[in-house]
Amino acid sequence: MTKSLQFNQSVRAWMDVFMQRSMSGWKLFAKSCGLSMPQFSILMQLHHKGAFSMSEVRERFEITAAAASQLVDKLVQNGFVLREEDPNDRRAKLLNLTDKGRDLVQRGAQERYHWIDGISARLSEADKAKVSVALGILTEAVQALEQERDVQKA
Amino acid sequence: MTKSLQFNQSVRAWMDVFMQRSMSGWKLFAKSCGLSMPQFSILMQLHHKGAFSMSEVRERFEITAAAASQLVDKLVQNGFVLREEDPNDRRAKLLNLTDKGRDLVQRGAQERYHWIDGISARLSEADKAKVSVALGILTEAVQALEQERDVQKA
DNA sequence: CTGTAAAGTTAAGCATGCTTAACTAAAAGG
DNA sequence: CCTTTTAGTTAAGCATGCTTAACTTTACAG
Repeated sequence: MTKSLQFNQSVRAWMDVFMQRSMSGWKLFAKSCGLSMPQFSILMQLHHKGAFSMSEVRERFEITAAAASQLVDKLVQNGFVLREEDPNDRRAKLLNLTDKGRDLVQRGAQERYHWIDGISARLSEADKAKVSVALGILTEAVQALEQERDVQKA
Repeated sequence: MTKSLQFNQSVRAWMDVFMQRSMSGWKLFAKSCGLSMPQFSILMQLHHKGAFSMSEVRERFEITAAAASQLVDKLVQNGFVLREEDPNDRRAKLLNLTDKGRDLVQRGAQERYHWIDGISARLSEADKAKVSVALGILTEAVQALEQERDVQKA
């Protein structure tokens, strides 16, 4: 009971602190690449979840098909994304990162990860070990949760 | 050495998973309140760091004074923020959340925190305890880091 | 007291993201 | 086949966020 409360408070505190820091970092990096946040988010999704269709862009970002089409257009024009016909359904398109796109996402990640080094520097080895274990637990739980949700959808 | 590597990997994995989930949640909530992301971010900052001036908006969001003025305008017009003269410097303005603004931020937090409950439900008490401790460590480290950075700036 | 710097505001103009509406082309169902 | 759905695009129009430039008011330094 009290453990759950403590758990919730810890996670919330961390979320608050983390979001502040991370969001602005994201945005600055995207801007420095000449990309808007929505555009960059699509690249991120492609990197994490692999190729997908326009329809999925529409669903994941909760925008109209028209908006999705226009967003992706810019990414294609700038050479970050490939838009190819789906061999199984000639109406559909499959989106994929180009090498240029993949490289950009990875550089973005690198930069954002920088501040981790700052944190790392001020923790003892013992603390780092504890944090590693804990975040592993959390990450697994979230992924399990997401899978479950995806299954429910289908 | 190997501990540090493990630490970095854990944090990165968690960041990736967490960001995906959290960002879109944010945006949807803001939209449901009729607020844009930049507008909502200002409310968040006011909630977390207390009252501040237009200049600080400019600095924190890296936008021009003009843009800051216009953004805050809308928040004031919608009754989320108070813009009062700074008693110590009649040129400056002090921004503050109204009750309505404070309420909105808190409701937003509540909603976003919901998915924590989902995670909580699938962890053992022992795991929750570990996570609590670890996130406490992390949060402290980040806050210390930010304070240091603020001091360097000044 | 006077000139300069600092804090904010306002207006004009541009880029972006988004929407609706009208369209093309391919799939699916009868 | 022929109709209806589904996937996607294009165009017109609106809201937003942002910038630069011109301005007001207050603080501060000589």
